[in-house]
Amino acid sequence: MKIAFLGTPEFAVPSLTMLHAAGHTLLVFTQPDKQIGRHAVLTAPAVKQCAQKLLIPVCQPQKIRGEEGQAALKAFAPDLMVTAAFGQILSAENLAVPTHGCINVHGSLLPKYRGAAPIQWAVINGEAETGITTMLTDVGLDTGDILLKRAVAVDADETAGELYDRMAVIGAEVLKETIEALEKGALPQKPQNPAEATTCRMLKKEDGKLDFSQPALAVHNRVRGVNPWPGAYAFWRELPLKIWRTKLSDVHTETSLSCGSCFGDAKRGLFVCCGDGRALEITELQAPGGKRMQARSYLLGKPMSGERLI
RNA sequence: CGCGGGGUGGAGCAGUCUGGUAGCUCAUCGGGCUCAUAACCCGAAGGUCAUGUGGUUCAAAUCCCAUCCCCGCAA
Repeated sequence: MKIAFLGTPEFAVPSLTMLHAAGHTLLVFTQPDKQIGRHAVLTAPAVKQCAQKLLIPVCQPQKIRGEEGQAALKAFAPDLMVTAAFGQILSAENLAVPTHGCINVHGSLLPKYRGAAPIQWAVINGEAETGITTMLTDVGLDTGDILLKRAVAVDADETAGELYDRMAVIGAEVLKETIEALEKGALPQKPQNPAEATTCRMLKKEDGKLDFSQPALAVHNRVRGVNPWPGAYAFWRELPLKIWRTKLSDVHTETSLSCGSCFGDAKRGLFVCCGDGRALEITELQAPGGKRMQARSYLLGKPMSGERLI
């Protein structure tokens, strides 16, 4: 089939690779290159880099809804449109172009976690299970009819980044099944139940700020959910301390240590008191100006016992 | 040329402002003690203090200059 593929970050890469391997004729639409990193180097999105390797033509209109985007789409005249974490809303005109409509690969079990960063929010909320849903895109935000779903178990210590990478691959598999079913004309289609719908927003830098008045489990889930981006942090001696990894401990602190108080040493590890009186072990951190490292190593040079994280 | 922090034995840090013998915690090696331990005690080895055969100085990890590398913020 002639497929217009709209995607931007890593999440979309396995899907694109799969479509290419399946022999479809492709045209890739992705976001414009952006200035990334410390010295603002213009960097191509992951999907563009992948497409170039596979020698698939790439189109980067500022706005797919704009004249340029719509014209490019029409000129290609695709049978089908596929989106995976594209990052732009499609217009009704866009959606009218492909003869078989538009399939979206979404990183949650819809209608839950509609919107941006569904994988991260699922981890932050401590979900034991999330999944991939393919749906028929309509003009709403992830509101279209559900095609296929596959549940994915979330490991209790898994980070959003790890889960994201796994789900990108699973997303490609579900997309493959969806398209195969479509080609056979055997694609189930079920409207979403709006009553069960939840919507999540994009993550912001501040979402990484830890609140030790929350239960240890909630803090742990937050740390996992914002790893690798925006990254969890707390303030120590007025400076931000990044917290990469934590581990739930059985240590309870009946003593009147306040939330955020640290104890432990390089032998035992670094523990911080949380709202439910349980201690959370910080296993991997990053000091200002430094690289990420084992918390135990850091304690060799900077004992933190008795100090407070805010 | 966006703003800022940093590079000190194998690891993590102090020392730099106020130049004057290279320090701490751990790891390593040797010895001791203990029924035993992530224990404890004694001792040892290990560093051109990122680079420049740069500048200033009687004297530079420390002050000045240049270069390289790492990191945070902002985008």
